[in-house]
Amino acid sequence: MHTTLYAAGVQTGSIHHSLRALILDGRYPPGARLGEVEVAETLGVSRTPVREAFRALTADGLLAAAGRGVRVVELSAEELSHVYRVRAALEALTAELAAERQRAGRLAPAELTDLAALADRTHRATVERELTEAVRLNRQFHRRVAELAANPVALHSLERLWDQIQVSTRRSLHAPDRTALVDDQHRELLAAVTAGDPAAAGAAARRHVLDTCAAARPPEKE
Amino acid sequence: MHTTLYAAGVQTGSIHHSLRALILDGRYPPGARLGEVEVAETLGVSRTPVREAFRALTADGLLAAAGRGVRVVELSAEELSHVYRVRAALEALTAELAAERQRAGRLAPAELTDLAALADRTHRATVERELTEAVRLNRQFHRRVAELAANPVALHSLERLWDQIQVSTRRSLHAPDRTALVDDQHRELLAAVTAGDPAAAGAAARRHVLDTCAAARPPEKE
DNA sequence: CCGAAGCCCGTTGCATACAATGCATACAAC
DNA sequence: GTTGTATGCATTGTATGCAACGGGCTTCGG
Repeated sequence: MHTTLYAAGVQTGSIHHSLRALILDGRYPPGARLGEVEVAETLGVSRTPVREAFRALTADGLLAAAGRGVRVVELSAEELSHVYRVRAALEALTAELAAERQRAGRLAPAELTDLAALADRTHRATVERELTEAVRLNRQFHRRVAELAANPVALHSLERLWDQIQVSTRRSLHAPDRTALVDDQHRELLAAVTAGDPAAAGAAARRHVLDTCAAARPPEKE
Repeated sequence: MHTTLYAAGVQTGSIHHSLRALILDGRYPPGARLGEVEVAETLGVSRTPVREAFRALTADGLLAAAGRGVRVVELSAEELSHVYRVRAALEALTAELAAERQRAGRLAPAELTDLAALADRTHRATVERELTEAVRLNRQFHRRVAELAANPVALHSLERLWDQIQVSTRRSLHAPDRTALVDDQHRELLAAVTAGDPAAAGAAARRHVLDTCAAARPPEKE
């Protein structure tokens, strides 16, 4: 059955990615319970690769075991702030490393130009209220910094955290008055990296992330 | 078959843990190729839960996809140093957070006593050349600090990194003259946390981890 | 003797069949 | 009316069968 007449062999990874994309897009919202058969039919495969994807995504922190079966992870405000703290530490690290590499002359000028362009495009998309695109570009800006740090371990850890944050903050997006501040902080980080100043870059990154964390939960009292 | 006459139902997680333990114990050394049937027979289950464990452990960073099938992750010296840098950033964070909590009076005295006892036992085991026990206690000391930070996200990220390091440094253990230095650095960290001094605690943790990284590859030239 | 091509076997990947568990609902007793 | 229990259903967990891919060995040709 399943119309799949054995084109097979190259699914096990793609199921993982497809499902991850579905979750990040909000197609499966936080807290949603995922059934194996349902997902299997949606993706047109059998339950086996779906189960494997569930395990992988659970280890990735996007799904959580919920008694029988799994649900999309749903972080409380407190848990989210824990994620942000770790993210701040890691982005401070990548910013420092990127600045060090710049100071050592190991960054091509084109890489910094790209980063600046990314900051521009992020700002523009935000001003024009293209939310989805703005989120995508913002994440890409941060990812680019991590790539400049040339530390795959840090990059991978950050991808995990960004994923979790993206899932859990989908609905609480963007106090509008933060637009200018965010852009300023991006510029500040960019400038510190360009100047090859690790301490300044790390501090800028940490501050930016922690500000974002504070902004992510305005209606919380505790 | 499989003699398992359906005691079943509670395996899927335990396979993951059993296999992880086997890898951490060095039963499957770095670079070793893992066959599904072989592991399945070893653990007395069918291939299905083993496959799921493979996926989960791959996401955990303990296994790596190798064309067809998986192998135990084998980090180069350079990759290992990337892991150590991230670990240093994260342990600096947890040390800071633990010290902050101490300053805020949120740590019970017993918790610090426990930590001190752990440092003692680690030192003693090292001096007496009980390698396995020393490694275990050392890890527990670091884990305890992370637990005092009360940030589950940081703790989880660190567990991943510790796992990877433990697998990849099994054979290059312990320059003997570092014993005293390690103990000193543990004491220094403990003192800074006890004093409720986040900056000092963070700095001590970072230095300790980076020193350990430097010691982990003495015969490397590049 | 060496190299290349072809075949065979082992192993993985996916699908499906089957067993068991937990939940919900309905019924009965108090 | 409420509570306890039993039964049926839906869904997960596990095992196994089947097809394809790949590596290794053999063999044939140069």
